[in-house]
Amino acid sequence: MNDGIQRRTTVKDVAEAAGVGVATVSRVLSGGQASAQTREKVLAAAARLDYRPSALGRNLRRRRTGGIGLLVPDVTDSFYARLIDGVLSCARSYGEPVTVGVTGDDPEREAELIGTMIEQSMDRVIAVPSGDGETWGPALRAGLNLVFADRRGRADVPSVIADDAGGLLTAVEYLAGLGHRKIAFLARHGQAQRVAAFSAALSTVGLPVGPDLVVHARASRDSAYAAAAGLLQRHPDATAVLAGGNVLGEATVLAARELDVRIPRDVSLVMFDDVPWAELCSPPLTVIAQPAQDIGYRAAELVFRQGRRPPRVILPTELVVRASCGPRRRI
Amino acid sequence: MNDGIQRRTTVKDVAEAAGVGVATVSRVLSGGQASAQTREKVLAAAARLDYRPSALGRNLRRRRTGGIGLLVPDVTDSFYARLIDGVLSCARSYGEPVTVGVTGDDPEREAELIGTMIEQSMDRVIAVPSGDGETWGPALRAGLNLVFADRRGRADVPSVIADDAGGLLTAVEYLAGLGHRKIAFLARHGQAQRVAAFSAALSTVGLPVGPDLVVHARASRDSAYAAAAGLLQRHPDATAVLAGGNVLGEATVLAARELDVRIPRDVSLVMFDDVPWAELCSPPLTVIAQPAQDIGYRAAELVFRQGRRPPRVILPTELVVRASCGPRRRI
DNA sequence: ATGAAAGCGCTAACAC
DNA sequence: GTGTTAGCGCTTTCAT
Repeated sequence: MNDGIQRRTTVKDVAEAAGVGVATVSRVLSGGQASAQTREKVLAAAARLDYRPSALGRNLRRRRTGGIGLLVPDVTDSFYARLIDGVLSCARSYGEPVTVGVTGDDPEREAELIGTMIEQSMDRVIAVPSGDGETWGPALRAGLNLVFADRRGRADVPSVIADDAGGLLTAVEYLAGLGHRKIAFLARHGQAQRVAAFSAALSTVGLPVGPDLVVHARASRDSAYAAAAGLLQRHPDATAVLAGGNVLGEATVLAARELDVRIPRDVSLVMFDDVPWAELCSPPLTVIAQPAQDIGYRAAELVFRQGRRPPRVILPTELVVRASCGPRRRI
Repeated sequence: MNDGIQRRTTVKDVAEAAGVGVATVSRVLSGGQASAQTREKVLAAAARLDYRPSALGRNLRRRRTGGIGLLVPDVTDSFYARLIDGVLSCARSYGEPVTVGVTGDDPEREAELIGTMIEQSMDRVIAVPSGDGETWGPALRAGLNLVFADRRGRADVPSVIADDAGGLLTAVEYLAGLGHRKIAFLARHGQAQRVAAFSAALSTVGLPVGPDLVVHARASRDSAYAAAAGLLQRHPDATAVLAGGNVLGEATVLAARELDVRIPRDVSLVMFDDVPWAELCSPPLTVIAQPAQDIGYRAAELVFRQGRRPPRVILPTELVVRASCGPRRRI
């Protein structure tokens, strides 16, 4: 009696249709041992019934989902969008689904999402971590296969990052070569590593390291704008600013216009991350390009790899000079 | 004997620890009937053991995953990124995970992803459809709850879209008011609906409808650039171009620069979709703003809704005038 | 109000 | 080589 409710075709159905046992169906479909003849029958029956094995059943049995969880601060940020694209692209070749969550750079929200991943029995997770080491304790204890991307996070978790220190140094050298001596860094919260690299770069080129030249912002566009405006107003002596990400760069350009600060006449600007609009911007922005897509791809490769994995993969960055930097202005 | 392998805490463990049956644990945890005293015991035991119910077990039993599948052409495109953000934001309030897939606007790839969703028993799917009606046949037959976003797709599937016809009309009227009579439309493949709206708008303002003024591009940036350059070269008499999306707009600006076509002196440009960089662009771009985030959010609301749903939700667009349009140039 | 038991669809032992 | 069977962790009748 057909009660109208769709019943899913199962192994059992295929087994009956093919006149074999369920185990045989399972074997054939997962490429196990079987006689050519049996294989034929099973495949035919499966095709005839339009059989789709249920990932639910398989995963429960195997006590894990093949898929991967991906946690990023903000999908709207071009950098993370490209990173996601890289992960998706790699995951595709494994035929595995990826579940993405937005942390908003909030450790609490991140912890919440980690909980969800665990509930889902996701055993592979890639994350741009916002929380400190302890946020990730439960995840590690749950035994999931974790890889960090874009940020170092904790030392016991493999990570794929851009060589921001290298990029920073190149940029600072470039700026110093232009005569700048007061270079400000507009950083996102959680970019401690990058701030440290900035200070190091300053030292390397023999510039004084002033922590007051580092301004922090939260992940949102609003916060970025406020920080950029604050930086431009409170540090009129800074002749160059380094924006720690494309959202921060965008905010800096906007704030500069609003405050009638000319780029590059009044202040030079170098932005982290090359985005399509950097070239369209007026003036075209000099940037430290990062292989966002590749970071995602490599992270995915790592998370799929079973055996020993390198503790850290560092991908090169590149200074792309356009028109947002000029010689130090007269003061 | 501890063999080092993490065994997941299950209902059974909690039941034993609390001295009750598994059914009771399940009831308490899903807010069913239970005496205050029993509830107390169960909750305490669950907390003590740090119990996380397995979504796998629950889903298999319920024969569905609560989560939602999301299919978009390109996560890298700011419009879709914002749409995703909207979906994620709504899904978060339901505590449900969302799995995203990239179709690249390729029906074949889309069909493949639909297959994956079915295997995962995903019963809720939101998609920006690229395939024709038949691509979605299997999904519908599998009984999943489908909502289209940004594109109409087939009539039997509810959709959330922007009022692009309205936006297009406003834009065409604006351009016509500026004296333009040859307006070109740079469309993405699959934007048939939008092309039709464009023709309709032309008629409304009394301009001749020439199909030769419509140029198509694929989803990629390269294809967009080629199409934009082609348009600019092959139609030197077109004094205004309407770009059907932000990637196309970006390509148009780039191509125009390359070909030394000045905006807005030589050609006026209106771009579909407002993006952060539109304002930073030189010149700042006049755009038809679309509530991308909201489209995603509303689509998610719809897909979560159980009862009767509206067949179509149309969200308003808005013409944001900046500086990329000018009066028709002398010819 | 609570417990026992029957599966959801699948795979992996284990028999034959 | 192939079938039988026992669960994976959960919810949900059905008794009690």
